[in-house]
Amino acid sequence: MPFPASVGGPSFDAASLIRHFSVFASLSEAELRLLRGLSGTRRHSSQEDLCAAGLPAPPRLIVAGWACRCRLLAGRRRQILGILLPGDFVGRMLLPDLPSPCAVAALTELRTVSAQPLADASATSTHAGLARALHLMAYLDDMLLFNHVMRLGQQRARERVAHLMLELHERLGWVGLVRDDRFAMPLTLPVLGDALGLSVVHVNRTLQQLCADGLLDVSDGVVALLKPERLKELSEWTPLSLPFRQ
Amino acid sequence: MPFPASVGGPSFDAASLIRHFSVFASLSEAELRLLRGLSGTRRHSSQEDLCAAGLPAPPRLIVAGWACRCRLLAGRRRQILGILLPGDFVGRMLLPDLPSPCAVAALTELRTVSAQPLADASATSTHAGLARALHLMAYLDDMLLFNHVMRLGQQRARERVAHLMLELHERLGWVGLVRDDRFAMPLTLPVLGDALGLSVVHVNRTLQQLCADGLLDVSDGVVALLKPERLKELSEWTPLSLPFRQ
DNA sequence: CGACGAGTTGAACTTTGTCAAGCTTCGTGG
DNA sequence: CCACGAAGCTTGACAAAGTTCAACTCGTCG
Repeated sequence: MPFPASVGGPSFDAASLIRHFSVFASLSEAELRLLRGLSGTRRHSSQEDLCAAGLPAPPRLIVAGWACRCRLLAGRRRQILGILLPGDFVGRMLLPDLPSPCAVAALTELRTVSAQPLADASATSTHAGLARALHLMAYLDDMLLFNHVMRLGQQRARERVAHLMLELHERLGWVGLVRDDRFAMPLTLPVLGDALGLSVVHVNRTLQQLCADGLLDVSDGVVALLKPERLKELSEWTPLSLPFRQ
Repeated sequence: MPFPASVGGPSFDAASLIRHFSVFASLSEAELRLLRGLSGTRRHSSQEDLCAAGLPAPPRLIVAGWACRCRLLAGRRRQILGILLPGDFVGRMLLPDLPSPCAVAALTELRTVSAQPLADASATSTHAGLARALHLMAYLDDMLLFNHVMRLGQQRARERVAHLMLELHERLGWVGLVRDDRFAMPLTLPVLGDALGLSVVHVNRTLQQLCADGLLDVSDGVVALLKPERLKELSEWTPLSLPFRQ
């Protein structure tokens, strides 16, 4: 059940980007132009640090590939604090001048664009929709952190894995990277272990168990949720579906 | 080693409140007046729900007592997502209209005041210092969540407990509730268990161990850090000391 | 070719949870 | 005033979950 280092998965175009933002707020024509006009593309290799803890995080938007926020500990251990997908920002957009409380690292090859124009525009009062979208994305970040804490504090390995897969499923769905409950999942076992607070060995066994039970299928870096309802039940999943689009 | 239900600990006056905010930003005279003028005091009994998940959280400031954000799960389990101390807000101050992604419950008897004037003022552009303080307090919330994730994901019982005590120590210090590395700690073992993702039995054993080792002393609802340096070392503590006061 | 990183597997070991019982304190109602 | 129940704390014995260690495989990349 290998997870080959993928090349960042299917790409992500302006239309998807706009659809993504539209989940959060309705944008004016000027704001849509701003989104379409994002540029300053940069490529990052897998494992590359996008930001060190303590330095201000560059305001960039991920266009392709996966990254993570993480905290490094003694003895080359690390805790992954959150997984960043296409459509997510590397740094906080509100107060971008602050030192980042954590490191950000690429988990796959990555493509990002500069989000500086968005940070600038949202600070002016003429882009209310954009500002609201950014606020809501920060709020979503908190919900994801709450999910993460809940998984680590209350769930066993089996439920943790199931819950994380459902979360990725929902988030990737927002940006059009899911088809028939299947999505590219470039995370290696060590990475999953660091995210879920489990040893590599145990993540391996747990995933195999879920596959053997016919709930999940993992092959070639693609995850298929075979019995989504059963997975939701066993992991007490609650949708992230938000009070958005107000 | 009992933790008697305390009465919320020593109170917290306008001077402490101002000192607390001043950790985050320098405030104008008008903003200080705003803080001093906060009113609409309300008392809450222990266990009382201050906010249900999914409803907008009332913008209130805790003046005395402890509360928590928590997520309820099947089988009367719950995960405590964060502990709220005097000086903390019940709801998010930025975008207070959003449904709260979690419940908020009093852990002790509680006294709060309405923070509506602060929410209103920070929305206008004439109170930059206040707005900055609120943003930084939201940023601090994130750092606390990161700490929490790190504890749950990477640390064993002993380190988790030590790390949490150090965190409470630092935060309570900001609001003047620490003297000689000692502070009132009204959390019961069940509450600590829900926060740390451990069973009551194991929290008990772990605390006893730390006490037996002379690192900690707990009696009568008061925690004393006997060897703070040793505790910091063993739990890989990093101070929350912030890039604040810019 | 060799090193490395990832995945896999079994076995021993550790940490933590569960169960069960007994204790104290405290508040309530007879 | 006492009896009672509810919550919290404590302890021991046992079971379950997860970690660590070690060995082996397989690709990939230099």
